[in-house]
Amino acid sequence: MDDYLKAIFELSGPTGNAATSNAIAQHLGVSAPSVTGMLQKLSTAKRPYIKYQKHRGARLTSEGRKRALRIIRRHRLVELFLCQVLGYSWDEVHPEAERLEHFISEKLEERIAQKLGNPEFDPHGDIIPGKDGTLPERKTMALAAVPPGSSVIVSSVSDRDPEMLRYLERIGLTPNRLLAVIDHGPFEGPTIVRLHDEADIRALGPRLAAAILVRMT
Amino acid sequence: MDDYLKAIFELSGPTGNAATSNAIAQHLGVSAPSVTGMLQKLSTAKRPYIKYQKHRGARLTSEGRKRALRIIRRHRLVELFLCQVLGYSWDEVHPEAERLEHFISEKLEERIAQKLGNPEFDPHGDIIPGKDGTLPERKTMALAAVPPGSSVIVSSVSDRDPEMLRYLERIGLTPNRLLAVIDHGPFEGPTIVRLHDEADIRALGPRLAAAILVRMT
DNA sequence: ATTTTTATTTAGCCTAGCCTAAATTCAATG
DNA sequence: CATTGAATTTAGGCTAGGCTAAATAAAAAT
Repeated sequence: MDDYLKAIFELSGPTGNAATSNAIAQHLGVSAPSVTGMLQKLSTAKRPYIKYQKHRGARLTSEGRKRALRIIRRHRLVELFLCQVLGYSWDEVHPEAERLEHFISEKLEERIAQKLGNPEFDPHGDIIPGKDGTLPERKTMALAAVPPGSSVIVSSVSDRDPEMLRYLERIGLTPNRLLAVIDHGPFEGPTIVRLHDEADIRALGPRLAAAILVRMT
Repeated sequence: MDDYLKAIFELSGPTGNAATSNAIAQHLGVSAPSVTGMLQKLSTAKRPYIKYQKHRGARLTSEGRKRALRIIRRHRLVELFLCQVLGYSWDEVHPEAERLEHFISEKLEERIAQKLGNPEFDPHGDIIPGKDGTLPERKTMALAAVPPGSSVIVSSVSDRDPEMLRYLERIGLTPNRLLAVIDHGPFEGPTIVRLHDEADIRALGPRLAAAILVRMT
């Protein structure tokens, strides 16, 4: 159930769009009927976590948003904890956090945050929501959408593909890195960038350029 | 399911008795029919974890024992980790570990053990089983069963009752503590002990005296 | 405006575990 | 040895969440 709330949150984007059944199904790797069933359940509780209209997708209520952010907070705290305290690398932490996020008590969440010094960002550059369910906004955009000629800073990278993460680390494309966008090739062509302080330019495939979020300098 | 294996292990004692349905039900806080159902399932798998005869209780197969020890290892590692790394006190760790033990990956287990320096004992003095499913034996007995006049060392204390743990800590009755057993009162009367290095004697109720395991000096 | 395609929902079924009530078997006592 | 009582098992049902196959609604294309 928490997975559904998280998925809806992630699919809704900053504007709070409705998340469609299919999108949720794909995001979670379950069948579409499973999604419909869960959306119906989530929306018909006494204090419903989502608002749902047939064929029109689901959006979180403020209850639901709070709960989703709680889980996301735990996920990101666990990721950082695994890196900083237990020597995990940033490509190993996602599946572990994905499991553990559901079983972290409030007390444990608190102790982990404290041990880490109430951190703001997880290893992939994502903001860790606050205990109170707040999530500071940053205006970011996908690297793929940046106009050529811009200079940008890497905000965060998707944590879901370990191989991608290993590649990004190898080429030094990590959060807070400065980057000049030179061009985008046509037909889903590569995005051409130059890392600050490096002479060479690099061509990044469209899946990479979509998974990297940046902000203007 | 893992909870059942653990329960059977804990109820079987060092001699590997059969654990009865009722005992398991009580240990786990579930109904007796739930236990029967699970025992039937566990015993009829391809590689069964237990051997089960109707009305005669269940004993672990070597598969089952290995699996139980694996969970117990994780439980105890987590308990120690929470104490040493996250500042938990020994009376807080049990419920947390009880939940988390089921979701610790092999990798995480390994990293935790490493971080702790491959420890031998958990915060309550229990031996942490090895990665390979071995559990060194110690000949211990309940404090309640020690002949008066003996000197003993506290081996371990039950981790299940937080209030009891706080009391024990307050009176200094912790693992490795030396203790002289003076007498046992009749009719479930108190066990009278004197802590080494202390002048006063102490009377311990029967629940306490049963929850404390000791070894001869 | 109708047809076709795609997205979504309904219907019906499955597994894991849990429950209560009723039946049965073991054990202990008269 | 028969009977009572305790322990255990069977029967039947519940919830959470998952699935496939079939039906329907929305969107796209003729």
